[in-house]
Amino acid sequence: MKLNPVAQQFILHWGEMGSKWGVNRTVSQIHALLYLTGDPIPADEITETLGVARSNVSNSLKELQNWNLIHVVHIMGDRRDHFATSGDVWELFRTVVRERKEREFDPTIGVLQDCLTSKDLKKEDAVVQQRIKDTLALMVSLSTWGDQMLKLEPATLMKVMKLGAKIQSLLSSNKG
Amino acid sequence: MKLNPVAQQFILHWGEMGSKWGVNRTVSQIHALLYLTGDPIPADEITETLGVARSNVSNSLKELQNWNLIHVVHIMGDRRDHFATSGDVWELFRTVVRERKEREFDPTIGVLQDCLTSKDLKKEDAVVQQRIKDTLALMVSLSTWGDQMLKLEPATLMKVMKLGAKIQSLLSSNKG
DNA sequence: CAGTAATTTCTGTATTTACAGAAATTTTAA
DNA sequence: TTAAAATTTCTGTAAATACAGAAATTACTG
Repeated sequence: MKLNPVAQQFILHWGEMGSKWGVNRTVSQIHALLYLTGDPIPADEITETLGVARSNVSNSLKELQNWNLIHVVHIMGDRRDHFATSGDVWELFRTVVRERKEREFDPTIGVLQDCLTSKDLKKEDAVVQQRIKDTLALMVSLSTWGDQMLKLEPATLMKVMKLGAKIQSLLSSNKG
Repeated sequence: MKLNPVAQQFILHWGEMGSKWGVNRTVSQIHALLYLTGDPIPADEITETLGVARSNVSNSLKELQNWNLIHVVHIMGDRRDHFATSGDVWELFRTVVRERKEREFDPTIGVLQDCLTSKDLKKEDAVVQQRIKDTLALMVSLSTWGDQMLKLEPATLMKVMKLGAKIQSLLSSNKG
């Protein structure tokens, strides 16, 4: 597959962006490629389009499947696996948020809870104790809120965001 | 400084957490240390408490200052710089969000805009064009919303989050 | 304006991560 | 049930990153 310059720019940038957020560059690039073209693509074609090793593509595709970001598609008369991702950018966004929350956020909440219930947390560490509590409270708030937001339909979520800071004015009339 | 086991656990976990999100481990650990103890600490003491090289601490402290997460404090009768961070976990959270948005999010929006205005974006790439548009729209929405949320007082932001999905019911009565 | 404390920058090494290519395995179709 | 295709796993290398220790610089004190 020949990529036009714009597609290239998008894919390369996405790869760099991924790196800054702890996602492997090739993984990001492959996902960008699948998202951008929309067509299910076999591994070989990804390999030559991005110019990386076949094994690298294989591992990255597995990683993307573990993240629930891509799925296998079969094409009639072609025995190769083809890979595709959702064309709904909101769905993709929500998937990434959900996965990262489960893998990285929730376990941290667990650690903080362990910290607070630990017998080692003596009375002499009042500041330490308080700050761990505060941190836990923040993360629990974010987690709960995140779960609720993830349940909303993309369209509803959009409306919520559009409402933005105007929500402030609604707050005064909402007790609780 | 001798760290009790709980503080150690917190700091070590924070370091690992940072790594997964693209933040250097030592940088995360130093910030966790400063946050947890609450006292301004000189570089030397950070060095021996965490068991890393002095130069590493120096560079990490500079990095944390670039992120507006720590500041220098002077102690009477001591010529060394002492370093401290906010004890308000919400303020810290907001700082991180603001910085990452500016450094990584906003530039991506710029790239996407470049993509869309590029002459290379021929008419034959209808899907590519549409998907870049969708991506840009999502990121602009998030960016605008983020700016608004960052303007709110921590206490207000808390209320907004507590409201959570109940905001849905308020939406129907809010036209726009 | 020495002399020392404090800090930063530089340089090389170690560790980690990413990745290519080979080998092995699995799958598919005749 | 065998040959080819497709895919994965393994192994070693390359690249990137993190980091220690030395050297250089800056800031402070008498």
